[in-house]
Amino acid sequence: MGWGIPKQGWTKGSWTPEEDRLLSEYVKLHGEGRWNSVSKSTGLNRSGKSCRLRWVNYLRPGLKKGLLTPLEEGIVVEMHALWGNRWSTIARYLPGRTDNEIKNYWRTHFKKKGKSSKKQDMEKAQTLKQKQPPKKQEQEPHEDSIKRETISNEDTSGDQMSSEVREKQEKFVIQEYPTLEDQCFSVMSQDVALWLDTIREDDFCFSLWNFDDPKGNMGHDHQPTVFSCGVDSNSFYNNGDFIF
DNA sequence: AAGAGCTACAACCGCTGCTTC
DNA sequence: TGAAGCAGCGGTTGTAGCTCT
Repeated sequence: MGWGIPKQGWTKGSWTPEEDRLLSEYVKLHGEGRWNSVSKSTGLNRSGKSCRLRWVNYLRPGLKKGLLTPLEEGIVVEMHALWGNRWSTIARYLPGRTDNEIKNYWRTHFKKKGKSSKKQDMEKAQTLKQKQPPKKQEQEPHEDSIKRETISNEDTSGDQMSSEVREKQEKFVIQEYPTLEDQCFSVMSQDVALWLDTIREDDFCFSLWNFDDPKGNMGHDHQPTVFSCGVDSNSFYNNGDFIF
């Protein structure tokens, strides 16, 4: 299969700083893509596949390093409940994070959650709450909580929501948030910490939004079609515009 | 102090879908 | 139209560093 001539003796294992430099220079000159040309152009003894992976997961500018923030974690949890193990799709909602990183994070942090004590989860949720600034929604019960309540009563024990539940959500979204702006704000302004608290108690039965399309349609090739969004430390942004 | 166990992360592998010829 | 190559994805493995006993 592809990725260049199946040459014996491709270098494997950890990348050296020199290899990183060569790859970075190649991408600067030629842009991303044509990964199989890297070895020819630079003399790097790495397969195109390996080069792509190294660039995407480690060298690409704008990548964030370190642990996911609580808000990012919240996004990951919700997106995973929505998309399942489609890590690349989930990664699109977290600028600066890679699918590999999210996948690893999920495995090490969430897979083990089943083993962790409830007390630890409660403590964490409490910590998160303290970090959150007060939100509009807390002043009066918002429809979001009603929606969450409604949907959490549904049988969503699997990783994926049933079509019936999704349909209910779609109707709710369209009814309560007639404009895209409203829909965006409604999604982004949920108190993630409170929500995390809730979902942990529900043993990962989540209520979810489809970020791609308020009408529930998947974008072409599952790409976000309406807006892209993400978290950065303690803020949300939408298409690069700060929301709150 | 040292070995065992655990965690986090980087990297590899195999598969699939798309594009090109 | 089918074969070959390319690009990307998700699962899995290897390993360095940290913690625990």
